Amino acid sequence: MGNKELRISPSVIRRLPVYLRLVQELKELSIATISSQEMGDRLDLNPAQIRKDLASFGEFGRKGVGYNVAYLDWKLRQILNLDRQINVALIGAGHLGIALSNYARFQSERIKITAVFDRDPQKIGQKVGSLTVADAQDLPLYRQKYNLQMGIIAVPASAAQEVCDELVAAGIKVILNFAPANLRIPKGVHLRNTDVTTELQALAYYLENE
Amino acid sequence: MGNKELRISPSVIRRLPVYLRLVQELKELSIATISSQEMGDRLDLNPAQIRKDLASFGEFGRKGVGYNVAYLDWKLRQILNLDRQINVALIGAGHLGIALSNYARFQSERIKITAVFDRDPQKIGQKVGSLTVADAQDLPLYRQKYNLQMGIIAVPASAAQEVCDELVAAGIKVILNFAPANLRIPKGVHLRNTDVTTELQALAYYLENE
DNA sequence: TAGATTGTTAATCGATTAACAATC
DNA sequence: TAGATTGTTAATCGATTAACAATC
Repeated sequence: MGNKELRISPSVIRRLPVYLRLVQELKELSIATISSQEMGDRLDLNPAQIRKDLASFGEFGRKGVGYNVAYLDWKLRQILNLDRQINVALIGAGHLGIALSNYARFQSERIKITAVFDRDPQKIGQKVGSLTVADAQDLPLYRQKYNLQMGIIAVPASAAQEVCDELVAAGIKVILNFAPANLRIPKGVHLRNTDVTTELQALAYYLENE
Repeated sequence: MGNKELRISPSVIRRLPVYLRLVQELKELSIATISSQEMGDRLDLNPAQIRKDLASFGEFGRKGVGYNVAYLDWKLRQILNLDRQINVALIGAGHLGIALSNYARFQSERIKITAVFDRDPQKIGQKVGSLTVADAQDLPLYRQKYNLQMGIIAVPASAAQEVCDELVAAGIKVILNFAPANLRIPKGVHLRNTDVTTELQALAYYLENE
């Protein structure tokens, strides 16, 4: 691509996969064209926001007509780097790790968990789907060999910072963390946290308190 | 509690569990008092934001001193309704569901997965940890019997809307959805989506594109 | 007391939404 | 063409941060 346009805000980026998902549904319904109005209706978003989000990546709607679904699909994948395979390192072969490797595999073919690591000698050598659990120490080796570009941390909170540091040291700059821990990362690394406990605790606020 | 204070914004609510997590760590370190400055350092947040967040729930810092860790712990739990047991219905006994029931159980004792449901006759009757998978049809029954207050949707996207409707029909108003689907909910229901695929796709944007 | 830190107001920053000219 | 819908500017709304008086 080359010129990364004027720093797009994370809020915008996080909506793009949602648009992409809708586009898949539209394709299945053989809908060829869609307006921001209709997209907004389906996603419960403001149409102006959708237009603005998309327009940050160039003009690709047709005035009076709307967006071409096939092109939108192509464009969104291009923006999100989903036009090529992305190799993911999964660290942690516990219940969560195994579920993730199953789950993620199904969903999106271009993002592939290519290697699974653990530190527990009991787990190293075991099979997780078609992958063999490797020693977390060998991360840098695998990093190169398999061109690992993303990391998923699925270890207990107590080990998360160490694993994170190892990922960064191995040159992985994009990390999804499932451990309930406040991880420290250097500049230039992208970290996203997603933790069930935190989500549930926040949701608990909305319970009717009798 | 009674008077829910002047509508607190979701951004504030979502930070509270993070504060709570820090407070647990402080307790383990036998730290009795902490300033917003120190909290901000540890969490990489602006101290003013932390003070403002906490102040929305009353004055409980001491000027010139900071916050009492034990009281902060108590107060945060009270705000988040974590001062009593919360019974959670888990719908979907696949890999993800099983991982969640294992995972969540560990983390936080007051939020308990109390019942697991599925629609697949193969799965109904099977054990998930100490729980027996029930028929999703019987949700309303269990809802009453076990005072289920929250729902977790861990079914495939194709079934998610139906399950969501069933949860709502059974009177469950707080839902955490793991399926990659844009669910429709009526007013008064709180839904939070957390979907690995969406997260990974958004993160993919930040890969260096060579 | 003097130093530290809260609670809160005001200032800033960023994100969402409304409005509309351009144009398909 | 007339109606529809984009792309974009301006207006609004909300969230974050700075600053500081109050006070422990």
